Amino acid sequence: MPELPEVETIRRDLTRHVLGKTVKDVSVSHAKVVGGDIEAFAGALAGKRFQEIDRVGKLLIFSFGREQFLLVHLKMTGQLIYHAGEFIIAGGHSLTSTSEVYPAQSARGGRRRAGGHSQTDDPEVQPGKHTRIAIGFADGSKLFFHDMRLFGFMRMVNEAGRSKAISAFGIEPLTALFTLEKFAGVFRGRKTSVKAVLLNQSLIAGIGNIYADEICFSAGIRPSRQASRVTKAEALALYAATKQIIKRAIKERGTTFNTYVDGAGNKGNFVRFLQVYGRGGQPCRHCGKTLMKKRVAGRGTVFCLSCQK
DNA sequence: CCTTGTGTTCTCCG
DNA sequence: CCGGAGAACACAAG
Repeated sequence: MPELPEVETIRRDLTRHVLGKTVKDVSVSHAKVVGGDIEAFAGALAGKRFQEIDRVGKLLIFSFGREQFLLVHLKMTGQLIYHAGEFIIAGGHSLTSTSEVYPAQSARGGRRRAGGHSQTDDPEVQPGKHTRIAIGFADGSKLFFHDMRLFGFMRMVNEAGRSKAISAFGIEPLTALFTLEKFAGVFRGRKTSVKAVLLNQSLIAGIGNIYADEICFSAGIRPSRQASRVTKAEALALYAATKQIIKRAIKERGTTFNTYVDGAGNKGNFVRFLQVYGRGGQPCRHCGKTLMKKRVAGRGTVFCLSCQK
C-alpha cells in the first residue's frame, strides 16, 4: 500500500528520470483509469513536457506549465515504474515501439521481462497483464502504470482541478505547516478513534494503515482510543512519532509488504523496522507479549495491550 | 472470507 | 428539519 513515504520515494525517483522529457505516445487499457475517455486523456498528454513533480499526501502531481497537470493516485496496488531502455522479450529480441506490444484497449500481450536491474518478481514485467497505462517518451524511455485492482488512476486537470485536489488534504507531515499546535488540534473534540484521525486525509495527509499502526505503537497509544481524550503529552508523542517514522521510512525507501515498488521497480526496506503492522499474534518486540489484532476504524489493526494505553 | 484508499451514502444526534 | 460527524458501504481482484 503506497502511503506518504512510498509515494515520496517514487516522486524522487521519477524526478530524476522523467523531468524534462516529452511524451510521445500514450496507451491505456481501461477507460476508467483515466477518467472515462482514453482519447481525451491521451490527446491531452501527448506532446507535453514533464516540468515538475509534486506530492500532496498520497497524490502525485506532474506539472506541464501553469495550466495543465497530471494527477496520479496509486490507491492500494498501483505502481509507477520508469524504464530507460529497450524491452527484452523472453525470446531475446528488443522492442522500441509501445504500440507494437501494447495496443490501446488491450492489456494482453504475454509476459515480457524487463532489462535486468529489477529485484522483484511480478511487478517489473513490462508491459504485463496489469499494465494500465504506458507513456512513451521521445527518447525511447517509458513510464508504466501498473495496477492489479483498477483502483488507481491518472487524470489530466487544469489549475482549478489541481487546486481543488490539493485543498481536500489536511496538514502535510514534514512541511513547515505541520506544527504540534495544528497536529494536536485535529484530535481535539473528536469522538472518533485516534486511528481514524490518523487515517483521515482531510485532517492529516499521507498516513495509511501501515504507518497509522506504527505511529500508535511508537507513541504508546491504543489505536482505538477516543481522539478527544488524547492528552497534551500524548499528542506530542504521536506528533514526534509521525515525523520520525515517516522520515525514517522515506530514508529506507518505503515499506514493501505486498506489492509496493519504487520508481525503478525495487522493493522498499522499511519492512525490517515494522513493530506491529502484519505482526498480529506474534510477540511484541518491546515486551514480548502477544500482539493483539482487531478491527479499528474499519481496518485491520495490530497493537500491544501492554505497551499501548 | 480476507486485504485497503477513498468517494459516496447512510444514520444518528443536537 | 438542517448540518455535521462518523460509521458503513462500494469498489476491485487475488
